[in-house]
Amino acid sequence: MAVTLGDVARHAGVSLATASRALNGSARSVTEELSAKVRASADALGYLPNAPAQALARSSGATIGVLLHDVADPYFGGIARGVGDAAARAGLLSLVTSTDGDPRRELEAIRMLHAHRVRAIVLAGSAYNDVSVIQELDEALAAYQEQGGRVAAITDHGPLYDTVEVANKEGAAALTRALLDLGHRRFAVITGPERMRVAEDRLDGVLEALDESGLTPVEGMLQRTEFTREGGRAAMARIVDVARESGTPLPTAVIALSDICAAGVLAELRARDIAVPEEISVAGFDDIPLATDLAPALSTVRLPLARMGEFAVRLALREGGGRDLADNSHASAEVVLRDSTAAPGVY
Amino acid sequence: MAVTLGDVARHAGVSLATASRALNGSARSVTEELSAKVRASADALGYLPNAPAQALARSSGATIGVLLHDVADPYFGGIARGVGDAAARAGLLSLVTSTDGDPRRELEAIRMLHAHRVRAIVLAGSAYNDVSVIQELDEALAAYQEQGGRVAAITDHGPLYDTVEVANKEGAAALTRALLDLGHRRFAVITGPERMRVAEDRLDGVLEALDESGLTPVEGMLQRTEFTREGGRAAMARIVDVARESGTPLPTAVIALSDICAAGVLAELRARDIAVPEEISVAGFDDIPLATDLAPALSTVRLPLARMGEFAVRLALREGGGRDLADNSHASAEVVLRDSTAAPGVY
DNA sequence: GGTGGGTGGGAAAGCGCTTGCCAGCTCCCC
DNA sequence: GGGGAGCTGGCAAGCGCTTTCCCACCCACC
Repeated sequence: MAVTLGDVARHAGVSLATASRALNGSARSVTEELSAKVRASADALGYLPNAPAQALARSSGATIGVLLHDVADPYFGGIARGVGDAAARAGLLSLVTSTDGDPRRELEAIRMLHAHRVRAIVLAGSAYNDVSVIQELDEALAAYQEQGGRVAAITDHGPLYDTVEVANKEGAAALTRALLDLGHRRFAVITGPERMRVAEDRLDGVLEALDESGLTPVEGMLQRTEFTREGGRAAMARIVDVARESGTPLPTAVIALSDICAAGVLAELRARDIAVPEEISVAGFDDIPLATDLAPALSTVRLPLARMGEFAVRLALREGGGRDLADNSHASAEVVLRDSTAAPGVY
Repeated sequence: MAVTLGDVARHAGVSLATASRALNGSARSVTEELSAKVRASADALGYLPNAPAQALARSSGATIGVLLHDVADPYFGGIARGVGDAAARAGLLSLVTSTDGDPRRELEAIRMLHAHRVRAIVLAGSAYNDVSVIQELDEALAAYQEQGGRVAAITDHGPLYDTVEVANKEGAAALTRALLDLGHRRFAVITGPERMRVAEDRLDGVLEALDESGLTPVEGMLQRTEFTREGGRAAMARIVDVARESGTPLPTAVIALSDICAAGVLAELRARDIAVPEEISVAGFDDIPLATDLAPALSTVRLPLARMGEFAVRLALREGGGRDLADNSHASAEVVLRDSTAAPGVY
């Protein structure tokens, strides 16, 4: 029913082999004359290669897999876009799987991507700190790699994979220092679940910077939650409640380690009539597109989301594939101060 | 190198055919005894089916393609998420292509998805009003359908495809009426490019509702722009400039037919020190997750983005595949009034 | 006890493509 | 002018799976 390479070959009066080489072949060359004839036949017939067949014959598909928590989340959406663009540039399509960070679904997703013989898997935020599954994940990925698959991680997922190093820790530290410079001394920090490596890295950065100034977050001023709006809102509520119950003053600065979280924080503070930044400064992380449109415009740390995705693909697809650590890409993080932060007590 | 079905068959002491039937086969049955043996061997060996090979043999892949403008855009991200979830439930993976609404890239994407023999293509916002390419797109999709492909569209893309009917027009009309009810009479409307069907539908709804009240947008008060933040900002700037130059009063209500656009509108108004909603009410469309966190919280029309994606998949995958119009799904739109709108002149 | 029908296993023919290998040709150099 | 060297075409063997036949077998029934 569909037009096959065979049809094209017959129409052009050449062999199947020649047709194949003319249209996709790389190693061997075909005279321009024949090649042109084949190409002409191909589009006269409206030939469309059969990707699965090619994948089978070459034993490597024309796709790239992306593993992430949720495409609808701006952070991951940005990465997915970058991966998709880079893939398209390489003539590949991208397979996107949203796992909500559920380890079992991640494992499942890796297996499916492997089954589809994707050329590379990009890991963007997986449950890589969850010891209960990390081994299974590693095994699944190892099996994939053994069969020629490439995997690139965005943010550290261990030394086994090429990784796009994201300056999460540095960025968080810089952000914290910026707040310290403004004069803040009472901090609250809202981070993500322990199983998320990114969250841990960012938290480390914050703690380190605080430590440099001889500070440690007081009991209750360090909250762990999911990186969601609701998570941020609830965490902020807890922070205020803890402070009020214990009679301690509110923090003057709240650092939410994800912009989405920070949006929840802002919402909660608004609901409680606590002025930002007058009473409390709030900062996020990621600089998602709408960060600047929040009320007030959110101070945050800018990450080049799409480029991170592109880097990952480039890393995974690069020639040779020798895992040369020097090749790891770096994504820098830049502090962006907007209206949600100010010096404490200036009002 | 990889474990093949043949290996499993040998290990289980059965034929290739039996192994295939035990693991995936449908038509023919295999005795439970053998079947169990095969399954045991399969996971003893860590067998992972080769999807491309299966796709080739069955001449239909285990993937679904999604065509959209930009995964990083919250509107499309939500849809992509829904498609991905529904696909996963059906044991499929989803191939996502961001085309930025460029007709040529859409055509290219359709061809690639076809080449990959995706089981269905979900059209979410394509250049379907652009006559210069609509024919080519239709041809490409027709070719795909002829070979057994299914296509489902989110929002009307013509009668040739199953479609998830989105109440764009009705929602826009309802939103407009809500503003009329508040007392607004001077409107400005910011819509998307003509080639976008959604934009046209929404605009129709607005105009129809205005017409019911005997209103028509004045010259310059109807702006067309891309559905982006910057597009919205620029359009709002033009609206203010036009009004000032012509000495007409500013509109009391601005309807931006996409939330992202509305974010730009709010930013521009803020920059010009025009108070929302005191001086101008602003409304968006889509109810993207962060709409409620904008400043002020955005009034908008809620669309069940993820469910729209799921519907599309269900439509495309349903049994038989008879294109029964009665089967078309409907996605309702609900007006959500928040702080960005108020009665005119109450301040 | 013979025959017809039903059932489950296996051999083998593809699915559409890539690619290793061989054959034929041209070209060049001694 | 003869003989490699170097190209370019074509043949055919897969890639890993599904599926059509065919066959062996078992049961039931006359």
